[in-house]
Amino acid sequence: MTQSTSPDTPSGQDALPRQHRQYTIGELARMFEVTPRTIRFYEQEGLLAPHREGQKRIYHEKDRVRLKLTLRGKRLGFSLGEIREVVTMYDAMPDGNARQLRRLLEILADKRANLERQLEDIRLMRMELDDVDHRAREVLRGLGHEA
Amino acid sequence: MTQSTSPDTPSGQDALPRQHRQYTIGELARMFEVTPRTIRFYEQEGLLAPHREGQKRIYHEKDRVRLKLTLRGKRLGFSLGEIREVVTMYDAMPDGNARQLRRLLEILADKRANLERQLEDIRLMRMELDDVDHRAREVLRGLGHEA
DNA sequence: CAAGCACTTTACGTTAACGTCAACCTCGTC
DNA sequence: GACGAGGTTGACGTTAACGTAAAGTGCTTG
Repeated sequence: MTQSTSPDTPSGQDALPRQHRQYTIGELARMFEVTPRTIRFYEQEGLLAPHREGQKRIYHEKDRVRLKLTLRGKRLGFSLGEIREVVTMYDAMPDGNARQLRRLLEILADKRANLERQLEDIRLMRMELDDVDHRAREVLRGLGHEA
Repeated sequence: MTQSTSPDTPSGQDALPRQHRQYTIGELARMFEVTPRTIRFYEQEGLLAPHREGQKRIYHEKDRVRLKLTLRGKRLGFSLGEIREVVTMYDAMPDGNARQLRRLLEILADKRANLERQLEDIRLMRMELDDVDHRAREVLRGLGHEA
């Protein structure tokens, strides 16, 4: 509801270079419509690692992207553990050894297979929703004509 | 692993008219690779209502389909409550009143919107997986050439 | 008839992903 | 200097979706 700073499109308001923009935990929370508690929890689970300014957490562009990816993964039904596997390996990639990289490729293939099945599931469920929808409308029409 | 009776394709083994085929809880469980406990739980949550033969649960085609839909819904991240809302209303449709039907249409629209967003999420995540995949392969190539 | 298997109910245990306090700092400002 | 709006760390509570163990029923097979 309170869409202050769009999480994906440039703000347009204050033409900040975006790369160097910083965020407080509350800002991020409002952007993505989650609570600060959720963001702290993700940090505790090893998904985020913001800088500190004294005691306060400071989030940069990288952190925001990571949060975005995390939430997207969640919407697709991945667990935080699964998401962490990918994003942390992604960050450790440049100096990752071969075994780690192969493991990463395995995980990726796995996720992809998962996505493909979801696509099929969506297709099927769409058809069924259409079906139920049609029937419901017909019954409604029937009700309209009688009585 | 123990694929005895395919849940979606006709068995082909015993040319049963399928419409009248019956299932025990264990059969269904093996078919869909869930535990009997899960199936009983779904019943307790109002998603299934098998007949009884004495004490034992007997499942028919309708029940099997309902279980299939339920599991598909779950794979798409719907809660059992949400799934129940749709399937029970679907069954109660013929004699449902107008207000119920409109409510059902609302729910359907809602689910559909959800699915559309998931489609977009899948598209985006696919691209990101591709990206990570490419980078990982490149790094692997690099490792192969040195040392 | 004993053993084994598949089913049953009851009930407590578990995990993930947060929610919800409480109690405390630390600013800007009225 | 009181105060309100943000932030912080614990620590305990909650919900969904089952898992798991105990104790009993009923068939059929050696």
